[in-house]
Amino acid sequence: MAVTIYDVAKAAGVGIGTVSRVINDSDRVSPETRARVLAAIEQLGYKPNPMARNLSRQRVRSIGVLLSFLTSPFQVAVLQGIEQVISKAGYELVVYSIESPERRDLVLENLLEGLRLDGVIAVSFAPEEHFLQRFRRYQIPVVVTDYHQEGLPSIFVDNVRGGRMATQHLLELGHRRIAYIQDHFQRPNGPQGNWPGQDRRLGYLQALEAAGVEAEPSLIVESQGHTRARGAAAMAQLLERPDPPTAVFAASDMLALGAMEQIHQRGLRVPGDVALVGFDDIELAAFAALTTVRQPMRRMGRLAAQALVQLLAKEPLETLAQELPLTLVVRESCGAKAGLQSGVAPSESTHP
Amino acid sequence: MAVTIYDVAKAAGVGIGTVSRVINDSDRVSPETRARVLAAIEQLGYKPNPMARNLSRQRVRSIGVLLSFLTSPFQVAVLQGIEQVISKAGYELVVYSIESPERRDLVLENLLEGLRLDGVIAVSFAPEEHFLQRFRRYQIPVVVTDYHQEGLPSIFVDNVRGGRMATQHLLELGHRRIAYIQDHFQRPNGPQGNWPGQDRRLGYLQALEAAGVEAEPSLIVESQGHTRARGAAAMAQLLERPDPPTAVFAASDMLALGAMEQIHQRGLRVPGDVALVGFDDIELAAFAALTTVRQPMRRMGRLAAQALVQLLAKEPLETLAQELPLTLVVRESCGAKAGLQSGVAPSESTHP
DNA sequence: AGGAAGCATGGAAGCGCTTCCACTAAGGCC
DNA sequence: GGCCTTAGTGGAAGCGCTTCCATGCTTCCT
Repeated sequence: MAVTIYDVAKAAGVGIGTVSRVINDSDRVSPETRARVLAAIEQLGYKPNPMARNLSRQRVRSIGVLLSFLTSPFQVAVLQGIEQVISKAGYELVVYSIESPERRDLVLENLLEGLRLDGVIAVSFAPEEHFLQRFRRYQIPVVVTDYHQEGLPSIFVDNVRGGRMATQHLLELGHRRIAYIQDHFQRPNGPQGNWPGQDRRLGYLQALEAAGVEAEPSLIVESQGHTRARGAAAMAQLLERPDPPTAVFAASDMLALGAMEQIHQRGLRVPGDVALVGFDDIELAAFAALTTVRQPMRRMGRLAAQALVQLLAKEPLETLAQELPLTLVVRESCGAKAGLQSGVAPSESTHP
Repeated sequence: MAVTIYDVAKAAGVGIGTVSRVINDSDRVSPETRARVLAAIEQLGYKPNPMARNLSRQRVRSIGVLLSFLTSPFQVAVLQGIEQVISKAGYELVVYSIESPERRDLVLENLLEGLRLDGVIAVSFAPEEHFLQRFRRYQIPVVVTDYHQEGLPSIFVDNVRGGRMATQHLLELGHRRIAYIQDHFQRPNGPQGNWPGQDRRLGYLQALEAAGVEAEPSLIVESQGHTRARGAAAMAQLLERPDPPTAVFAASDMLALGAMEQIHQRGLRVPGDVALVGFDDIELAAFAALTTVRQPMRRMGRLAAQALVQLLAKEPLETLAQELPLTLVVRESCGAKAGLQSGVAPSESTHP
């Protein structure tokens, strides 16, 4: 039915080994033979069967990305960056969407069983040590984004610093009662390490301390996941206090936008009644005139993919850990700019 | 190194054929033998090698989704729906992101050459006939979403009706000068058929005619792609006219949001100066209080995936074409609701 | 009782490639 | 001139599975 390597070999009057050498453009084939084989390939319209190649080589030329797709524009942006590089490097991109932390281990398990991947990129988390060990045993490189894990190639930002930047900015604007809306860590039984939200909180606390403002624990609200609804709920909780905060720093833009919605819903104004700073700089942030700490999301994805491609080519990495810069993007929601007191306002139409 | 079917056969004291029958839980294995084999599998920790299975079966258990990922929240929502079903059915999801229409054919070409896919879902376009023929020859089913193509399993909405709904709504609110911001079709040389934006335009024209309002061609503005920047540019063009429209219907929410931004930027108000209706009901729409025509995006993805899974199981489809309902979601941007005159306003925190 | 039919099973063949080893011929060296 | 390299090549073996055919044993008819 389909043209095989044998057909090509016969047509070119050579052995299959030679054909194989030509299509893998390896060494040691004389120019004349190569030309003959290429002609036969062309003429027959031969395409090597990838499944057979995979079985023979024990590799599949596809890489997997693990993320919780459904929730966060941040992750989608990272994915875009990954895609750009991966497809150019000739790999397939297999997406594993993980809705719940319980499913995470299931997916990793399947993935290890299946062995259908050459490499893995984990977004916003690091697999647990026993998984990493198994990946290592199978020689499947793992790269982590938005998470810093010692000993693992990771692309990340300094979330502590980011938290400080946001909080400092609000402090400089005169705020003293600053709340923090934090995400809840996704893994119930795992190590309660430094996930981004936790680090941002640390930065928040550091900034308060540096300014001589005593942190009030009850001004830190946890919300499960980065959705608008969660942000709104957290904000509601804060606004129902007898002494609501005058400013809020949220662990992500989605949470901040939910908070903004809630503030408006109660007839209050941003930044007039409550100043707001988010994190990420997703596209919506510009639209909503949200002041935020920008992460280079796409770049994160690109760098992660590049690192993985390098590892797959057996090239060593210059640095295991790559830290990317953060930028405070001042828009209207924090009140730093004179003028507009409403939530929506003119905003850049370019989005780097 | 790894445990193979031979090891299991030896351990269980049976032939490899029997082991194969057990793991594919096919018929005709006696309960005792099956138990013995399962015990051996368990004990050795045997996992069938997917690459070998693929080669032998000539299938790969993965399906591809073609979309232009980078641009549209609509497509990401559809993808989410697809993912839900696909992963449950035990397939891998391979994402092909297509930035430009030129790359589309390239990707299809590679995909056909590679034969590494069992099925394909195309989002917001249909492959050209010659591609479809080749897919048919290789027995790779193709399902299309957000696009209606005769003879192809398609999940879609009635975009003409959607365009009518949006325009009628604005007409009922008293508007007579209603502009339409349309997307530009993505394929330069292909058939300039009825892509969604074109159908919505048709509905727009029908509604105008039904209301006895003469359509003004110059009030239809084309913009390349569904981005905020494009929407803003189109809106700028409309606002610079001596006789700007009092209402705008945009072919997507992203275009509408860009338009909204532009309106605000010029110190004008929504809906006071310009009423706005979008299309899709992406998450941002609720946030921005944008009146819009809701498409069941996730459901679209789910149904497409279900259809594909059915086809892969050789089950016939009840219907080739599935039309999903549209809903007009009235928020503040059209001016139908009293109260708020600003762009941002309270909005639902649930998003179906 | 004898034959037909059905069930459970073993294992060879085959999927289409890569890889490695063996082989030839040609050149280089002393 | 004889021996050692080395470049170029052919093709068997092997990757780990599915599938199909052959085989032996039951069971069930007539």
